[in-house]
Amino acid sequence: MAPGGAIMLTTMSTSLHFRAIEHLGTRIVSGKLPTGHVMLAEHLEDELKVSRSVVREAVRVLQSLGLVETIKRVGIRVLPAHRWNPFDPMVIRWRLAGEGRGAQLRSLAELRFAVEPAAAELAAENAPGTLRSELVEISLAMREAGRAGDMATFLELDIRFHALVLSGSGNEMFANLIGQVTETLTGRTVHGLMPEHPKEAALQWHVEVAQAISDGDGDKAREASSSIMRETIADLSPGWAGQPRVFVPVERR
Amino acid sequence: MAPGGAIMLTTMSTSLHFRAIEHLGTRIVSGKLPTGHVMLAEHLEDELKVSRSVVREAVRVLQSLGLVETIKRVGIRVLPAHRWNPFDPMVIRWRLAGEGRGAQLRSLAELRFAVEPAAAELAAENAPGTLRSELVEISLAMREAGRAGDMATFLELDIRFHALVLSGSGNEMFANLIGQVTETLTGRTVHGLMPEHPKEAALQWHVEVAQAISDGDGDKAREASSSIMRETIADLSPGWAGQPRVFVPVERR
DNA sequence: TCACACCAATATGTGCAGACATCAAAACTC
DNA sequence: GAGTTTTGATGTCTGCACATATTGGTGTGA
Repeated sequence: MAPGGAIMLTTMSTSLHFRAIEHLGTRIVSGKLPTGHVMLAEHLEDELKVSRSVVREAVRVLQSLGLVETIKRVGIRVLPAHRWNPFDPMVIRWRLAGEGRGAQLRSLAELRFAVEPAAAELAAENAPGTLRSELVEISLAMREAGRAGDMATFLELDIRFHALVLSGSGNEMFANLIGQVTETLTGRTVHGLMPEHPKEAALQWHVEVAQAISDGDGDKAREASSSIMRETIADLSPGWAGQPRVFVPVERR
Repeated sequence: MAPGGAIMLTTMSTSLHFRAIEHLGTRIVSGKLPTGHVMLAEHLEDELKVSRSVVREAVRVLQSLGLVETIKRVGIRVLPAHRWNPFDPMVIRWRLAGEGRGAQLRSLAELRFAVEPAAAELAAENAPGTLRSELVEISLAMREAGRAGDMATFLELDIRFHALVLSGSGNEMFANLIGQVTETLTGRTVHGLMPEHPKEAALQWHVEVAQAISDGDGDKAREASSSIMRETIADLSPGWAGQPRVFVPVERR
């Protein structure tokens, strides 16, 4: 679905087409339908109790995500995981829901670690004025809420803080990661990975990032953001300890 | 399409469904069909001279990319650009082909600048042994080809070098950027943005990255990779000078 | 007269069923 | 073993019924 799968999910949940995508997508990503497995459209009609058009439209979407390919006279074949589009919101959601959860969280965290400092640097150079000042306000409010131990408010501000940094970069690919970052932050709190009070240093780094962006100091913004990321990774990494890494083949040209 | 749109493009170019996606996708991304523009499925049938099933399957795919939404009793509405999935290979390809080329190149370059050093660091920690040694070999061959001014060989090796670094990270999201990086590198050569001989320093940085990865020295690998990226950005940035930045709105929760 | 609530008409997407076209795997012929 | 035919699955087209949101009209009360 469009960036923001959760919203779509509610508005489209009545559509048979969408349900077919979910059904097949989750089963493929979870590994229940292994690589190379071949299905017949007719068989899917029976299984899902829907008509051919619904199955076909769903298969077409999955095809565009790289999850399956259709071959005449053969059927619908499940593609290997390295062919899936790892940036697609639906694929990410399905991986988070099943086996691949740990590996997916690690991938997202590493991506975020790479991107957020870069986004902070760009925001310092490009962000509109209103965004800069809101960022400073939020960072101060975060510090206050953090010290007070008001974790609900803290989470809300934290989410908005990181969203603003990503948005303020003026890079739409960075901004597109807002959803995943939001999920990470909420997940961390929901799963009880946050301490009673956030570390004072972390609070200070947020203020630093905001101030540096506000001052247009790209280097400082990047550095402070890196510090936050290091801390975040340290908090989260136990969640994916021991997950095997997958090395996608580099085909020779 | 699956990661690797170019391949799909050739294998599927006969399909009406695929042509419909391309037709609509390019026109939406290029701005010829502006945000909010409403189309009727029936009208698209006439325009493309195809049947409903083809149109519907195409619209479903575009919907999953966030390019359009379908509303009962209204039609098919074009969504604003900030709803498009900026990581989708098709969207990227369409943007590169039209108006948004400059902005798209900048986005990709910034993403690459953020990701490649991180990938190099991870590769130093995780890459399999064979990959490490191949990387060293390639970096040395690159230096040789570069000094000899054999730019064809250099480009080929350069592509494989960066692909191996991304793949060696063991992060499938990083690895998925191989296609875009390849396109950037080829484009830079094809469009005559490369000097007669690559700079000696750049050649040396590549060797350094490979050696550091081979030695498992993550910090050094990251630093050397950053140097390459700074150089690369400096070479390419004139290509998108003056492109306006788009700040995607952060919706309040 | 105006404002509002309600209801019916209607256009459009959604889903279904069946037909024929196309193409590649598999079986068959020589 | 090479070439040909058969076969079976996807690809495409079409007609139809249903669900639903917009639209406009209708009625009621202020």
